[in-house]
Amino acid sequence: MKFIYNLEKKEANTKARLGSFEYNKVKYETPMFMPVGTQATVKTLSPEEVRGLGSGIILANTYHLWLRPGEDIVSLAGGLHKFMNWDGPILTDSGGYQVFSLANPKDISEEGVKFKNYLNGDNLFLTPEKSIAIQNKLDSDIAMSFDECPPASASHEYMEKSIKRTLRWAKRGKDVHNNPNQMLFGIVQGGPYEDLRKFSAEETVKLDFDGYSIGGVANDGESKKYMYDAIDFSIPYLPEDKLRYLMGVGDPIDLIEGSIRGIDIFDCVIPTRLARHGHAYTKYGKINVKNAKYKEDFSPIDKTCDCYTCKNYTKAYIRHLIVCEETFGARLLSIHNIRFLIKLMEDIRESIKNDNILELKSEFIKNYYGGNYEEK
RNA sequence: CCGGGAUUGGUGAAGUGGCCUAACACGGCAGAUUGUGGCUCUGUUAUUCAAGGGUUCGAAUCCCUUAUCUCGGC
Repeated sequence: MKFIYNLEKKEANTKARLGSFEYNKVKYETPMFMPVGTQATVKTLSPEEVRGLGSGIILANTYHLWLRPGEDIVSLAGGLHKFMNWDGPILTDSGGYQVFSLANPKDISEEGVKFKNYLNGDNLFLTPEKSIAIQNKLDSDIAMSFDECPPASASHEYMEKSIKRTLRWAKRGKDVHNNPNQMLFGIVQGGPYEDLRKFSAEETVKLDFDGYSIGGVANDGESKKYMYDAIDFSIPYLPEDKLRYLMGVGDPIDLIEGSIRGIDIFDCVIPTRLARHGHAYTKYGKINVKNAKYKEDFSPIDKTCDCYTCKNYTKAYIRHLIVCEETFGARLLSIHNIRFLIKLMEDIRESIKNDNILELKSEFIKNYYGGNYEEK
């Protein structure tokens, strides 16, 4: 269902902003971090657990649900919320990222994008109209426009061509969007180019979406500067009364830097992917729990963490689970890593209320990087 | 006791005189991972071939001794 974003407060020293919205009689605050549940599940976790971590919106993926089980089945189930037993807000990504990750440039045409079904090799064709139709049926609360997500290495010339086509796709998607309970967000692209970001942002806003996102900053090993520039070049042209969503981010420091620049929503697969590979965030930096030095370490991952994992399990035990490829290990680390990011967002919101987000940032850097962080 | 076969890293093993400072795989150690392919990727891991001696310009590869394992005979 739709909800209204309220801008509550601007931080005194930065562009950071505190906001909120009400959904299903529950109040949610921004900036927030969305856990990713590509295939209608946050990998290894139950909805109750995801909720318990303090999650707000969660993200699901149009492309994956289109292939399996198919939008008709989700629709038959009564929509994505009922299907996956999640009563909070859901945002669906449009499949635009898969244009980057699963298709070649030559497969992209004005009409849409040719894909190979990664499951069975079938030829697939996704268009803006198709993406929106699928999302309408999935019945998520926020649908994303179908965009091209060009690689960071794209030239100014290609990028300009690409953002103009993405704008035409955005318009086509908006024209066919017909779920009255669903919002639709536009996506700003333009790589690291100031003129293109400005153009993309202004033109996207003219199409009048329910919210706006900044894309193309976290898919190709872009530098921090690339990402921060992309945000800085886009934000000034986005309306204050709409949500701003930075797609695919991310890294704890990026959540802080993004918030400082005026971002309201983030999403990222990294906490759960790192968890599956045995890595964990801590106040004093990221650790690899598989490291031999934790064999006999019977202390929690992070003494300062309030999550279920840290309150009940030791590094030695989790290491054992990860080494043995027991799914419970991935579960415990997913719980911890998501909680770590959500707690960070809670701290960020608190710092916006107190007008001291820059202090939070320097304190975080001091602890997390131990003085080895270079601002680029 | 006699005769035959064997012995290469943590594991399975390739290699039968020079391209062996020893293939490949697994494991180990470490790193990567940003709108999720639970896939994966990248480093690294035996200067040494059971031990010792010999032949040779050159030996994991040939010879001898010892040790251990194994098969057959008494």
